Amino acid sequence: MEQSYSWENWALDKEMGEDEEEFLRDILSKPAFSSESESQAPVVSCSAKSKRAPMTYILSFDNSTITPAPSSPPTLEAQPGKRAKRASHIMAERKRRQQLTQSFIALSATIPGLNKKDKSSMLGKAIDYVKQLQERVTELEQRKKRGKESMIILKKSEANSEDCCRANKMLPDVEARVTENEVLIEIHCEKEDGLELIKILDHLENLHLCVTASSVLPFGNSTLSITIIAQV
Amino acid sequence: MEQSYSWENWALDKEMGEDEEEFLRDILSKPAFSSESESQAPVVSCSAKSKRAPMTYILSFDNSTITPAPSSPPTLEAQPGKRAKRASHIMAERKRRQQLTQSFIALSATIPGLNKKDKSSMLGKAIDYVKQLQERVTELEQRKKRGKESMIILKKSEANSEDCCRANKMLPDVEARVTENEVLIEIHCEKEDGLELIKILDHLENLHLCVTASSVLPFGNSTLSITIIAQV
DNA sequence: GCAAACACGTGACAC
DNA sequence: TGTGTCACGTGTTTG
Repeated sequence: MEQSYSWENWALDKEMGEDEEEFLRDILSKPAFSSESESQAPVVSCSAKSKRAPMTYILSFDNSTITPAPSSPPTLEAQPGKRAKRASHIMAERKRRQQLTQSFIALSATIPGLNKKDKSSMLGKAIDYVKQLQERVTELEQRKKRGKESMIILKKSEANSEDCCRANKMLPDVEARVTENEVLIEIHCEKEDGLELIKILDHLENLHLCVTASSVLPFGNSTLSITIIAQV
Repeated sequence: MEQSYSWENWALDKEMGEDEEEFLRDILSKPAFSSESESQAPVVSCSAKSKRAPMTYILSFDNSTITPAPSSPPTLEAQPGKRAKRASHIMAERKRRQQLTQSFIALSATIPGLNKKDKSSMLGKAIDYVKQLQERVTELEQRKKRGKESMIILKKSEANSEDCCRANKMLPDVEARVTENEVLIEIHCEKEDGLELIKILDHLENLHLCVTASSVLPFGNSTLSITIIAQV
C-alpha cells in the first residue's frame, strides 16, 4: 500500500514521464536476478501500476539569481539515447550490487564462524580470522624454518631457488637443527632421486662442515631416510 | 557546472522545497566524515546553491483510474518530526556506509597482495587468500599430526596427555611418517631423558610394530637423534 | 565517450 | 517506538 504512492512519486523523479512506461519495460524486461523474490516483487507491482501512470508534469520556476541554462538543458536534450543510457546504467549498477552481495555470501561460506550479520561486522570478523590464521601459519612455518639455509643450498643444485613454498612439495623433504658448532640434517627423499649421499656430502664440504655421523635407512618401497650429523 | 543543475533538480525530488533549506542545514551541520574531501566538496557547494533555491513546484495530474489518496498523504502529513527523522536517517546511513568502506580498507591492509581495486574483486581475492591460507595451515598441521599417536604413547610415560600443543615444546620432539604397512619414527631428545631405546622398542612392540632398522646418532652435547623404521 | 566503480539519499523491513 | 541494515536508482568521477 505504501509502495504504491512511493513508486508513483519515483516515476515523476526526473524527465517528465511521457514515455516513462516503456522505459520501465526496458528495465524490467531483464530480471537479472531471480533470487530474493521479496525484493523483486515490488518492482513488478510497480510496472503493473505505472501502466496506468498518473501522467505527472513538473513545472519549475526559477525566481532566484540567474541560473536558467542549467535547469532547462537536461530536460530538453534528454530525448535521443538518454533513456537507453539510463536503463543500461541501472542494469549495470544492479549487476554490480548483486555480485558484490554474492561475494559477501561467498565470504560467509568460506569463513567458518560467519553465519549471518551485517556486512561491516562480517568484514571485521573476516579480518580477525585472517589475522589469526596467518599468525598461525607463520608460527607453524617457524618450526620448519630450522632447515631453511641448508634447504636453499640443496635447492640450488636441484632447481631454481624462487618460489620456495610451491617447489617444496616436489623437492625432497629436508629438515635441519643447528647448534653453536654442530648441525643435524634429516632428508626424506625418493631413491634414485639424483640425490645421492656423495652429492650431499660434497655440498656439506663446501660449507666447511665435517660429517661426524650418518645413517641411511630405507623406508617403504622407494624412500630413503637420511640423517647426518656434522661439525661446523 | 553539472553539479549545479543536478543538485537543484535533486532539491525538487520530493516534498516541495519550501523549508528544504533548513533541512539541508540540519544535515550539513554534521560533516560526519572529514576524510575524502572531494566527496564532501559538492555537498557544501550544494548548500551554497540551494540558499537561492529555484523554488520549484510539482503539479501532478492524474488522468488514470482513481489513485488520489496515495499521492496526497505524504506531502500533507510530512510536517511534524518527519524532517528530523529524515535527517537522522540520512546521517545513520552515511555513517553505516563510511564504516563499511573503512572496513574495506582495513581488509586491504591485512591482506598482503590487495592494493586497490573494486570491492567485489577485493572480496574475491580475500576469499582466495583465506582459502589458500587455511589449506596451508591444515597441511602444516597434518605434518605435526603424523607423530600424534606415538606422541601420545610417549607422553603417557612422561606427563599427562592434555594440551599437546603446549607440552610439545617441553617433551621430546617426535615425528612420524606412515605408509600402508610401514612407519618411520624420528625422535630428538636429551640424553638420559628417561627415554632409552629399549623403552621405545617396548612401546612399539605393544603396537605390534616390527622394527626393521634403527639408528641413534649423538647431536650436540646432550642430544640424541633416533630414527626407527618398523613394519605394522 | 563510454564503461565501471563509488557515494549519495530514500523507501522498506526487522528487531 | 525508534534504530539499524539493505537494495534501489541516480549523479559524478575515472581510466
